Amino acid sequence: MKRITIKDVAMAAGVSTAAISYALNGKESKVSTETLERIQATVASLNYIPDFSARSLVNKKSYLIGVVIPETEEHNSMILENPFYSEIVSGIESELRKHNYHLILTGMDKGKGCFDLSIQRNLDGAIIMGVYNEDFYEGLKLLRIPIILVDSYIHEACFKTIGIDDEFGGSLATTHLIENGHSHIAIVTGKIQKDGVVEKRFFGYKSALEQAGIAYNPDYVFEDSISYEHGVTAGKVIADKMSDISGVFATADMVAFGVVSGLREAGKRVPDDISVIGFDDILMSSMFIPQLTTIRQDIKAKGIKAVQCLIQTIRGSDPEDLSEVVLPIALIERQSVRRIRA
Amino acid sequence: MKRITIKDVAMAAGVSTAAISYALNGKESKVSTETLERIQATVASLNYIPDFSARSLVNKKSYLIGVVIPETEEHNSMILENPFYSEIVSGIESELRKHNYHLILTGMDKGKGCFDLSIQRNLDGAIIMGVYNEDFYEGLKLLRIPIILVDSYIHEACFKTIGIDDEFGGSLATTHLIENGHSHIAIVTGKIQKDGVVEKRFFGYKSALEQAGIAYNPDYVFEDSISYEHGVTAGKVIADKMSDISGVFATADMVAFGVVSGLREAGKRVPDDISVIGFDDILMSSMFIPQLTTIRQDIKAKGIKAVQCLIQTIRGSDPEDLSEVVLPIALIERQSVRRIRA
DNA sequence: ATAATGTGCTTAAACGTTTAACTTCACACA
DNA sequence: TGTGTGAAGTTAAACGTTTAAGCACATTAT
Repeated sequence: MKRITIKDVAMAAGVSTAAISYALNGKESKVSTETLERIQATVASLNYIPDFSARSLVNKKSYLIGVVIPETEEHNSMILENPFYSEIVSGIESELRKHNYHLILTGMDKGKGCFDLSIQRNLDGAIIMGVYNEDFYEGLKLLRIPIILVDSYIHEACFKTIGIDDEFGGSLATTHLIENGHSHIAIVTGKIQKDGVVEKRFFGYKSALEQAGIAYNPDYVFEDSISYEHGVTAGKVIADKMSDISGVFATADMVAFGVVSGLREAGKRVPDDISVIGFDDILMSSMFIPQLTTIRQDIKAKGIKAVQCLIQTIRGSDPEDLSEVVLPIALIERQSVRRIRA
Repeated sequence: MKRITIKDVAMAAGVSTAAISYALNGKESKVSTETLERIQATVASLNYIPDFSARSLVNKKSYLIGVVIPETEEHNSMILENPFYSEIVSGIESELRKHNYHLILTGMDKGKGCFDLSIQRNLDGAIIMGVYNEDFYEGLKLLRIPIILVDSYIHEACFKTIGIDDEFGGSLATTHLIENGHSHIAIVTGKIQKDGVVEKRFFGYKSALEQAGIAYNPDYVFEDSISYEHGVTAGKVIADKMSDISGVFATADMVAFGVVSGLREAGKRVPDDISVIGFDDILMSSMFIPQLTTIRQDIKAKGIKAVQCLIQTIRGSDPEDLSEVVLPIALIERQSVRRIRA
């Protein structure tokens, strides 16, 4: 069961391997129509499929893209447990396949595994999600391959970024609560770290409050991790000891689910007793009960767009030098927010 | 910015490339302790990382595993929208990384894309989820690489399979409903196709009914796709025109979510008016409201186990020739099933 | 008639590894 | 003394491609 190589095809078609290679790689001008057809027929009949390793070795293109997802500490190394990432990877995969690239998926263990991967496999590019420390980005630079940063506020010439206006989103969510009569509004959120999306959403929350003339109250911020569990904990606390709070802004839908559950466990109903608004609009949000009012971003589109940018950069065709793509967002009103008399 | 090759290391360490290769690949016996150390130091200082393409070309091992997920027709080519697959891929990724393999993820467009992939990249093995037609499995055989079938009832010597006892699960779920006083039990399910897990779960449903002396009623089976939407549709129909039904077995949690929502839209409460039991216990099931009673399988473990089997096969160390692994399942009682007087 | 140009190929080197086969040297053994 | 053995390397071929350079021939231009 030996592999069928270009040599076999050459032999069978009665030409040199070079002719085969030219015929197969768009250099048809180097080959007569007649031989081209013969070659194509032979390729088909032998079912010849080129070896990408060999090809990659000589022309330095692997047609391999690295996709890096952060490993959350809470779920040790279960990178796709966050539905947000599943959805975006889904978009990435479909678009990559459409362009004949293959995708190597890896979690980011806080080692240099990701750099090794890039060099070992001669990645043509990478899509990086999440926020890391400075060393990491320095490492990325050394790779010297096209890189797309998803949801990052690191702006350096060598990276393209793709994201949304998180601050605007945060303010949109908060304002929606305010417009529905709420003035005591908690924010339940993951770690607020510099240059992270969560920080921006938090800024949006504060600015919306300020705009409405509502004083910012640090007691109303529940900062821990972006997780269902944190939402539950916060929800219980809010229900049990913070009776003035009537609205909650959760900076991710997963957290919002937790808040709703925590609230309910402590006897409060959503939206009857307390309103909750989320962020992201993951698939599950419209299936949840109550259906979640949230800030929608098109997660799938984000993945697709990331791939398109990346491939553009790889191809060197950088028509509109967009180094920073900002996708639109929208408020989606569903069932978890209720209007109250102010 | 040229790549650092084994030649550079050889030069710097003052030995031949062969020595480097031996030193780095466990053939230390071919090299003196002294030179070994020198080589290691040089490798470290130059930060040399081998090129897997070149390596793969000569020794025919790519350290690349293909992971194939079916594309559902409903969500065109969004392979990870099904949380079940996300979870299993998560397990696969972490275990693969632990063993220094890389993972190429691809959706199964009903072409031969998957075979091409295997040959192009010289995959060392593949993990295949889902059920396909006969041609597909014939194609797989021709690949002649170790293959693990996840959730498949195709038993051929050349494939290993890993799954659960779906029929038992189906009967477990149905019996739980029966034991809680239900006798008019609907089943909401995806396409019941030969050798698919869904078919087995359906068999389990029927046999549990039979065991309890309850007549099987074809009107009670809602067969369409494994999707939230199908669940919603079925839920509405059940609420609106099938008032004798008091319990529903959904053959996947996603479907169960839909049933609960559809029921609710039509004014029925779960579990107050109607009980619902799911299957799989995806992460979301314990977050859903009401928390879903379901048949639990350890999805993450399934992915991990699949990798372990695969790597065993690749290594040729097949201690216990387990060609068929069946993982345990369990009934998880939560909030979506209520006891009624029979 | 000669030169220039173009077409349709082939030859062979190169990409970065691994590994079988070979060399060299030191040492032990008879 | 010569022979055998083992240790510690080196040499070079091979893996399957791509591609620059070369070649033979036909056609056109001068």
